[in-house]
Parts: sequence; C-alpha cells; structure tokens
Amino acid sequence: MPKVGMQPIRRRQLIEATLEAIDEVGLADATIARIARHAGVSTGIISHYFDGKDGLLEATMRHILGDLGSAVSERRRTLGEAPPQAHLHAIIDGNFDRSQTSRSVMKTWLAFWASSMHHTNLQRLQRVNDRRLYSNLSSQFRRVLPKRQARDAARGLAALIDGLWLRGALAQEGLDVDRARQLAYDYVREQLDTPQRTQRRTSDYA
Amino acid sequence: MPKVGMQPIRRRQLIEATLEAIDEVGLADATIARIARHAGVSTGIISHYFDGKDGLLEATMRHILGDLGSAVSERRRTLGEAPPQAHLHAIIDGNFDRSQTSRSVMKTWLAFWASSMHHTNLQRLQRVNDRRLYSNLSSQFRRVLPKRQARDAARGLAALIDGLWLRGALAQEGLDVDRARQLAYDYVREQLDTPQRTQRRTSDYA
DNA sequence: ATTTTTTTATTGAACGGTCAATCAACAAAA
DNA sequence: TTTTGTTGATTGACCGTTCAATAAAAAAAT
Repeated sequence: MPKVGMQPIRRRQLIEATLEAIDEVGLADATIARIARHAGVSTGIISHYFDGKDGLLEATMRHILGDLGSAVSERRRTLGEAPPQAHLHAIIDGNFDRSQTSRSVMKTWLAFWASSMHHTNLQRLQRVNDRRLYSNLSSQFRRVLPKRQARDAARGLAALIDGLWLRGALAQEGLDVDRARQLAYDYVREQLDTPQRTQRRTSDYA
Repeated sequence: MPKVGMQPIRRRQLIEATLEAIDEVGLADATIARIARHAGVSTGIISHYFDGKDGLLEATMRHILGDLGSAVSERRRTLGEAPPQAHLHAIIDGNFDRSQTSRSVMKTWLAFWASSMHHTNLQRLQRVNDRRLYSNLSSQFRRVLPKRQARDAARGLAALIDGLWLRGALAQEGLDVDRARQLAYDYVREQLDTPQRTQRRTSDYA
C-alpha cells in the first residue's frame, strides 16, 4: 500500500473525514478514533500528518476558509469595474456557495465559531475572515454612499448574511439558499436606492 | 451550614457558575469540578440538584431563554394596540437586553447553538425560541404588509438580529448595542416604508 | 427544656470509562 | 538498504458519577 506522495492525499482525506465526523456527532464527540475510522486509516496517522488533533482541526478550518475565499474571488474575477451592485451580489453568492452550505460545513462552521472564543489559533483565522467580508462590502458601498452610510450598510449586510446562514444551519428544514440570497439582494437594493438620509447618531428612540 | 430551602439558592448559584466557567474556558472545558469551584461547593452537589452535568447545562439554557422571554414581554406589555413599529422595536430591544448581551451569556449562547445540533434537548429549546422570534416579527409585519412581504421581512429581521448578535459575540471589541439596535430599526423602517413591490419569486439573477 | 430521631444538605475519595498521544514494529516502494 | 507510510496496543491524564460518611437543622419525643 504505502507509496510515495501520500501526504496531500491523506491530508485531504482526513479533513473530509473530520467534516463527516463533526456532521455525525459534533465537534465534542469527534474523537480521533472516529475521524480515523471515517477516513479508513489508523489513529496514528493523524499525529503523523497534522501534529495532533488540534492541527487537524485548524487545517480543517483553513480548508473551509480557503473554499470560501475561492468561491468569492472566482465570482468577482471577471467583474472589473462593474457597478457596486454586481460586486455585492458576487460576494453574497460566494458566501452562499455550495461549498459553504452543505450540512457538514455549516455544522463545522458553527462549532468553530464557538471554539474560536477560546482557541487563539482559530480566533485569528475567524477574525481575518470576518474583517475581509466587512471590508469587501464596505469598499463597494463606499463607491456610491457617503462614509458613514457605507459603513452601516456593510455592517448590516455582513450581519444579514451571517444571520441567514446561522438560522439556516439551525433550522430543521435547512437553509433555503435562493431565498436567503434574495433577502440579501433586497437589502443591497434598499441600501443603494434609499436617498441619502440625514445623518443620524446612535439615538435613543424607544 | 445546612439549612432548609437551599435548593433554589444552589440552583441559581450553579447556573451562574456555569456561565462564568463557560466564559472563562468554554463549554468544552467547563468541567463540573471547575463549575463547582466557581460556586464554592463540591462536585457532588451538581448531581444532587441537577441530576448530572447535562441537567445543569439544560437548566442554564432554560434560564437564559427565560430571561430573553421576560426582556421581550416586559417591553411589549404596555404597548397594546400600538403600531407595528413600536412592537417591532420592543422585540428588537428585548433581544439586545442587558441580560442577553453580557460576554458570558453571548459565549454561552454560541456554545449552546453548536451543541444543539447534536443534543435533542437543547435543540428543542433552541427551536422553540427561533420560531417564537420569527412568528412575533411576522405577525407584526402582517398588520401592514401583504403575506409574502411580511414573511420575508420577518425572516430578514430575524436573521439581522441574530447576525448582529453573532458578529458582536465574535468581535474583539464586543457588541455595540446601540449601533446594532439602530441597524435593526433601519431595517424595520425600510420594510414598513418601502412601497408594495411587485411580487418576485426566487429568481436567478446573477 | 432537654434529648432523640428524622430530614435535608454537603462532602470528596474511589471507580469506571474515555481520550489523545506515543512509539516500537512492520510493510512496501524507492 | 534506505526511505516513506502505516499500524494499533499502551500509557498517562482527566472526567462525570456514585455513594458512604458527616454535619447541622428541624421535628418529635421525653
């Protein structure tokens, strides 16, 4: 069996197995024994290729983040100077790409979010991602909106995307991708169409 | 030390200690030894009052859900026939109540969300809550919007609330409650102001 | 009022079980 | 023969639960 050049194969295999295990029993019960079984290998392999369980989990998160990055940039690649709306739609579509909306990936995302509160490695990865989403959105809105309004629109849209995604992950019936994208598109349109409002500061109307 | 009528005191104590432990090290490392230490009692007490760790965790989630329910209904109690906007703002404010926006509670919510994917007890509690939020929002929007539009507005606002809340939990700088509420208010206003649009179905514009 | 009994509250050591990591041994290709 | 890949039993650490023992208050009996 043992050939040369197994490393990339095994790594992909084990990351996939990790997603399956988390989908099956959750991160808390995704033991290395279970993950190894999913991949059809022995437990020792994990330490061999990932320096232990933590390394595998971090690699799994990096893998998902990589897919997300690709999904977004592929869609934006050909857009060039297209209007902000086109870029914003592409970012939305990328975030609701098939690679991000499978049950196992959504469950894993959720688990990593919770973990990232206490593991600085995961926290770093997650924050880079959050900021990238916000800054991408923000710079597109900025092309047609004044600074403060662009900032708020970006914050709102980022929250809306994550929220739709989160509620889809938790819902019994799963995430309805088309409907979610539509709601996000609507938000974009309203932000772009709404006439410049008078500046508001954090107010206290109840 | 032992007096009569300790049960409610200890239960509150242990739930509070659970929140502190989760805030400190996360759900995964919130051992009963650590929780007991936070509460200043021995480990045995937990099984005595909660029938084991799972019981304590479920009680903790129920406690947070109870606070959320109170926060919302207190704000709506006096509103009666007030316009939908007032009710919607009250629901928003309730969801961003102080009891729901402390660091320990936000971390705990996040941990429970992830857990609820695999523990049917927590899943049930979480779904009841999700549906309540959606149906409260939906019935208010329904007072002034046609069915489909009301449904979409409710879905969007629910997602926006959860998303703002989620991003606040994950962000380094924490949740800016005033700003979050403002963004949610804006969404409400846009949904209520926007002239009745032509009906759209799930479309495929890219 | 005093003693005895019962009830309620609490402790923490001991137990059984699980898990991640290690590493000596093995196998097949180079 | 060397390198690369793989195994899986062993090990040490840790965790939740249990339960016999203890202590103090409350209730009952004297």
